[in-house]
Amino acid sequence: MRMSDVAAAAGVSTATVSMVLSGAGSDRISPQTQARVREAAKAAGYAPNSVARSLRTQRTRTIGLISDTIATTPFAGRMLAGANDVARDHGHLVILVNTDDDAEQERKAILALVGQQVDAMLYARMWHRAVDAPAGLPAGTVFLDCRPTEGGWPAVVPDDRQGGASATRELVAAGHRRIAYVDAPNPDEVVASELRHQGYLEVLAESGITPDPALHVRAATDAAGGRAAVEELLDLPTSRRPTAIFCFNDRMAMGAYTAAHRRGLAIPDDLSIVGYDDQQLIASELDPPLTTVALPHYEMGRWAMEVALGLRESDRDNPLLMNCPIIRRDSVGPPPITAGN
Amino acid sequence: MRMSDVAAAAGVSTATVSMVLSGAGSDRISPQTQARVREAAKAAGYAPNSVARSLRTQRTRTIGLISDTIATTPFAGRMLAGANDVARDHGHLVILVNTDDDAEQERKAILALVGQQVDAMLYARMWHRAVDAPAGLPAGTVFLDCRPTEGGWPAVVPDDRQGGASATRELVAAGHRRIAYVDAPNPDEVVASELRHQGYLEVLAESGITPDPALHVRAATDAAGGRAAVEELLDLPTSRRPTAIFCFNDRMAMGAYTAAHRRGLAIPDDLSIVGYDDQQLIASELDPPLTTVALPHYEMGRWAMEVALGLRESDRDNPLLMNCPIIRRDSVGPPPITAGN
DNA sequence: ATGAAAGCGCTAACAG
DNA sequence: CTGTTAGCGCTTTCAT
Repeated sequence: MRMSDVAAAAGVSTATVSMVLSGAGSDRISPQTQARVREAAKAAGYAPNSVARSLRTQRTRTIGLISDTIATTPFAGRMLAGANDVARDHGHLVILVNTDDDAEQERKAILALVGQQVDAMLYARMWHRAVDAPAGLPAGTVFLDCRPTEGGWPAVVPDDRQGGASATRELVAAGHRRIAYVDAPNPDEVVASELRHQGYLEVLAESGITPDPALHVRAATDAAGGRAAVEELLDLPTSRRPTAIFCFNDRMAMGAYTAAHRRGLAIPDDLSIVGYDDQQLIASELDPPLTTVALPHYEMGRWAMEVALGLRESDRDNPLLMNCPIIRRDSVGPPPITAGN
Repeated sequence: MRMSDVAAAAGVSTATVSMVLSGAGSDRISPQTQARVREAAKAAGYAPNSVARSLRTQRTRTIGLISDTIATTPFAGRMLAGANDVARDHGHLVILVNTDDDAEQERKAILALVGQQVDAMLYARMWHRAVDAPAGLPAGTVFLDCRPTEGGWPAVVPDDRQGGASATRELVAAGHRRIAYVDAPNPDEVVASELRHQGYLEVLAESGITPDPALHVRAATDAAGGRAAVEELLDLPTSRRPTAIFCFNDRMAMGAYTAAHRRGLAIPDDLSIVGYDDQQLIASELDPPLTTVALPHYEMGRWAMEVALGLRESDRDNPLLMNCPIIRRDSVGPPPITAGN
């Protein structure tokens, strides 16, 4: 079923069919002819061959999306969804490639996507971090949830400093002054860790609270890590014990809940907790539901695709910092009156 | 940078370049010429244009994947990963389209993918269910995590009956006889609900346990639903109260934990719990880690892609039932001795 | 208002 | 062993 078949059926040339169906220049074709063509096309169930069209027009209406482990984390989906929604609304398809964080696979993926003549490319990582731009990336490739070490590329990352500040401010506003930060283990790899810490310190400073180094602890970023870290914190003498805890992520917060329960501490009456990530199926399902900071994955995905499609300008030397909104639920309250502050 | 450029640089025809680079018929080309061509190609940084190649060969080495909400659920990723891995290993790219479960979007997606001349198509749903095959799907489309109401299509779904049986058997084996099934609300929409229930009843029957209707309850499939249902169950008079609970999913199991803790019941000492889904970031992070039944998403994704690529035969009238393995963690133990059974 | 014709970049017979 | 040639199905001037 080719265009020439439709043309024959309608008794016109392929040029006419092309103009009618693509809409371009269809104002030059008489209404009667247009109707005839459309009818013939519909009757034949004709669908244009985009490969042929792409070869001719040099545009595929296709966007390549390279990611390290998009499929593995629940977050991934939101970024993908944002990118996909924008692409769809503008008549583009996305070709997704997963590299499993393997350099060789990444190289091949870039080659394959370039060979496919994708109109633009998105380079996504699942965790906010700095990356060296891989060789062969087409100019204009948009970095998603990672910042290229050298400038010159559009990029979008979460504003983790602001997020850390928001979380801490939420606790300060509730009246807390002994606020712990249960951090991720390795600040080098995890950009987010350092930035959130900065936000935390900033708010303490602006609130006239002297940071207590004992309240900044590091642990594995899972529930077990969070639990262990919080148990240590709760072992501190009463005067130094925190009344509120800001956790690097929701899984650690989940562990914090367990630690509190083991001590018979009620949340938020005895201990306030704020998480990070607003991880679906965790944050809202905890008891009580967790106040946390959301990572704007969907929005970042949208933004990146908008830039890729040329719908939006970008600063190629400074990654866009996307706001991380605080999601208020029920794990924050005033400090217990027994706490001597 | 086209093939003719490479040909000119190497002093040969495009036919020769094509043969050398594609490997096909390269045994007819002298080693010297081959070397010259490869060198010229590498020097020029030549990458073949797959659009032109596809137009000529009528194969795009591209697979369309339509899904309702692949991006939204954490499960999705695993299916995608399985499909993607197989595609990659066989030199294919996957074009992903999300329809948000909207019929109109679905129609357009199918059209777009067909227009792109994808070599094969996967039709995925995020929850195991029966679906009417949408119009326009190319013959041979593989159904993933859903079964077409009319036969004639290859399909793969989780073996939920076996999963329900495995969960129940795990509890029976631990010595329980009063085993509740905390089910999803609507058996019509959720195929899995009915199948797991069947598996549950089967194992009770084969174990000589008379099902107590009071122990089969339904609730919303989130933590709040699970918690409410389990609280009711625990309100039963001691003689009828369950010593073990099989939950429709891990989120409900999370609610079951909360209900148990509220009563001061320890898991698994006072109450055993089995979930379903093996949901990352929940099942393993609960305290104690949850024994649950895993949904074989990754395997289903692989299987579907293998069938799509013609690497594997399939029965087009009976969906493949993929095994749901039980994942043993620490939420199952023998019934408490105080229980009068 | 419509048609003819020239490719887009590649592959695959078929010649030589 | 290598080159010539004829398209794949579409879009787009340029004629008419």
